[in-house]
Amino acid sequence: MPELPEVETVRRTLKKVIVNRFVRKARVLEKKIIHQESLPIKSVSKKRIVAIHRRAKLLILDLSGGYSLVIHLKMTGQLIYQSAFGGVAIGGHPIEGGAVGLPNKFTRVILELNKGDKLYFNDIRKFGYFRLLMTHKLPEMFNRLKLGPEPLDNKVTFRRFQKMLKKRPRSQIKNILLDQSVISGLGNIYADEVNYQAGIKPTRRAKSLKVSEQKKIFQAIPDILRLAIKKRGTTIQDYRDSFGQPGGMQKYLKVYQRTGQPCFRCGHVIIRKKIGSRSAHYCKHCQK
DNA sequence: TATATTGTTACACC
DNA sequence: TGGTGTAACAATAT
Repeated sequence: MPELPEVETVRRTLKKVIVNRFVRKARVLEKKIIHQESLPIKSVSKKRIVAIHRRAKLLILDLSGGYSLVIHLKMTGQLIYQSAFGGVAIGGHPIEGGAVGLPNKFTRVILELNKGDKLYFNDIRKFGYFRLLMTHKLPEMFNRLKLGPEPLDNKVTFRRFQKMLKKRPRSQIKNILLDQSVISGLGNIYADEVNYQAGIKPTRRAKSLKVSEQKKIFQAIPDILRLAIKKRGTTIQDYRDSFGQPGGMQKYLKVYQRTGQPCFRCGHVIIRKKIGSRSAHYCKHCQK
């Protein structure tokens, strides 16, 4: 499930191979992947990929001519790069099992690059999207999506975080962490991990948090996200980086999807509870 | 075949 | 009014 660290990993792996490349054309195999408000996708033809950015869970390919291609992977999207000479390569070394077998039945869009290289967008659920727009319209789009500040930009000050908590005193902390307008980029996995590291129950109401507890949560957010990026993201089922490789963060998860297993800290069983129709995982003993 | 899955949004309620 | 929680929705695998 691509959250901020997974999208960032895709960005980093993709950056090495597609920046300064030319797009020959986009081949759309599933029309609904192209966002309703997208400019005609054929406009990507003959454009150069100038840069690749990330904003929250969005990937943004800046193209020549003032265009930007915005890609959201949602739950099951993948962006896999394949070089023309077969497999996938980093520094000339093919990776075993890289982009083998592509396209497959889940391939929705193929970006054909020059020299015969390809970028495959695969998505089992078809929830992801491509949206082409003019680069100068990006800020407007971010606004409309109500994206809060980036948690790793040092722009989210503790003051600001406190303000957000004050604004919704009765909300459970987990719901606040998942709210993209508060801090953008956290999803279900890392919201649970943040609460565990902070030692806070996901059900705690914002106004019940002592300042010391607020600080623990505030610090855990970048801590967890940085670790996850370092481990190249979490692969539960579908997530792959753009070389087709799974992430390594799942080995370091303390609570997510560990229902019924012992807490690493105290040995009590990790429990699962629905919060806002999402499953939250936590240790009843360690998290107060 | 019913269920679980999650990011996002719509909506009902207090 | 606006904060809050819940459900619906997308589509598929199991």
